[in-house]
Amino acid sequence: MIDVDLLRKEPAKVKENLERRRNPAYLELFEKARARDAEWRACLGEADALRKRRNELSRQIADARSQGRSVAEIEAEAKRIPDSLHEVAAREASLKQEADLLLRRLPNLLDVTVPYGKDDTENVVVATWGEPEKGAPQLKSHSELLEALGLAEFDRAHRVSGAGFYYLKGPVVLLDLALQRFALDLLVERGFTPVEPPFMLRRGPYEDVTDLADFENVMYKIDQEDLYLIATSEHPLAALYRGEILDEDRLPIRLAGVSMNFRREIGGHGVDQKGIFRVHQFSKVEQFIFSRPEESPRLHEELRANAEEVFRRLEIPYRVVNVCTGDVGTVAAKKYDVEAWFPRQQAYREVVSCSNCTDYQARRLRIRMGKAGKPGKVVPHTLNSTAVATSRALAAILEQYQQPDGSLTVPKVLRPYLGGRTTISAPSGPN
RNA sequence: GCUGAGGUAGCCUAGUCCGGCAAGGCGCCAGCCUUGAAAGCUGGUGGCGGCGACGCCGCGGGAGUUCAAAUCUCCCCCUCAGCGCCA
Repeated sequence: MIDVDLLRKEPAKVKENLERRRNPAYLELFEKARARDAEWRACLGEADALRKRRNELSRQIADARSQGRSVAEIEAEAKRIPDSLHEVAAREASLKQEADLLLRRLPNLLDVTVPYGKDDTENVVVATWGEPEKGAPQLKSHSELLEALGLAEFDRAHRVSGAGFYYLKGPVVLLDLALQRFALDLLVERGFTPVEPPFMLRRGPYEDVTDLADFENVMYKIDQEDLYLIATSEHPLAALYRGEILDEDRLPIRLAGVSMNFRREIGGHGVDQKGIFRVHQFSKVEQFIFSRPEESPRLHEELRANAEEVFRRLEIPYRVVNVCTGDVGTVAAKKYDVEAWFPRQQAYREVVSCSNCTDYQARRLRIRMGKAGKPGKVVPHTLNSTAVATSRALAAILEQYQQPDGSLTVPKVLRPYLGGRTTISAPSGPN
């Protein structure tokens, strides 16, 4: 949620910024939000005037009573107030609610360094690393390789849970855990505190950390409970200090979330036919930071550098794109994607999403900065970035490290986590 | 799931029975005092609206009764403790 003060005092700036997102719906929303806010303030004035008169008369009645004077006349006027106040107050409350809802639906203001563009085809490459291999169409797809090596059961998973689910088996499970541990160790070394968060959140907190459309398209709802399965540990990590005042001397707070993530993926691209690239559940190590506002651009680069380091150490070629104005999500002010090279597909595909949410998420969560005993008004910034999503990283590894004989070489940096194992090949016996 | 106790400002607490401007402490800020500091003393310390004087709101949430609700009535939510169940 953006600061309502900006809407009132610098509407031209806000409008100009919203225009960059290239979605006319936002401009409509902006006008409506402004108008409703003005109506609300006018109505609030009316209600306050009535309340003021009521309070005056109430006090007069109390005073008169205590002095034994008659209250009949004052009471006659006082009795007329509740009816009109009731009507005005109801209108005021409903205008307030409408104005709030409109304000909450407005996206974050974009950072000036976000490139102007209409959709993901106009994202700007800002870095590349490694040598993408050209001409490797003879490779197996990651799902074919998983099945050939006896490392996954897709058909059986689809039968019992539906499309978008999988069984992983054997050494690839250890490889998955190795990836998580490798990423986590790297982050701990860099000052992050590992956190295993709740995998479910209540609706209230959840509405504060993401936009409403996600409830329709992304999150799984638990039947009979006010609980949603998390789509990413970013969400419970952001909600960790909901309604609290953060000691500004302790910022930045660096957290490394470790969780399974659940996504319905309704609409959009849906789930992939087979494999683990786009699925309903996956493990992820997530970076999350609460920061002072002035530090967030620097920390955004730090998150990006950490994510790049993960893929550099895995020796997977990648590039980084600065996501353009038409493609940045609602909550982020700026976003980088890291895209790994998939040699069989001959394409870069998204493996990391790294966002600076500025004060948008924290304001919704009613988080402020300050010192003990001295709450401030400043809203801290929140940032998040994938360190490694194992589904995507495994898919990249399965293509990148595939050998001509059909075996899979284990990335060097993961070998210590697998007892020094260097290769995964097809099992000789039945499994 | 059952029973009980709770939810009041950044934090801790009183007020609730019996309706009448939310009291006190801690912390924090400022001033006085002091060579400096501490202590002490004085004042301030939430949200919203208003250019402002100022006003309104705020006691978990909502509805009701009333001129007037932290306080009375009804509904709901949450937390903690004990018990039950459980990897």
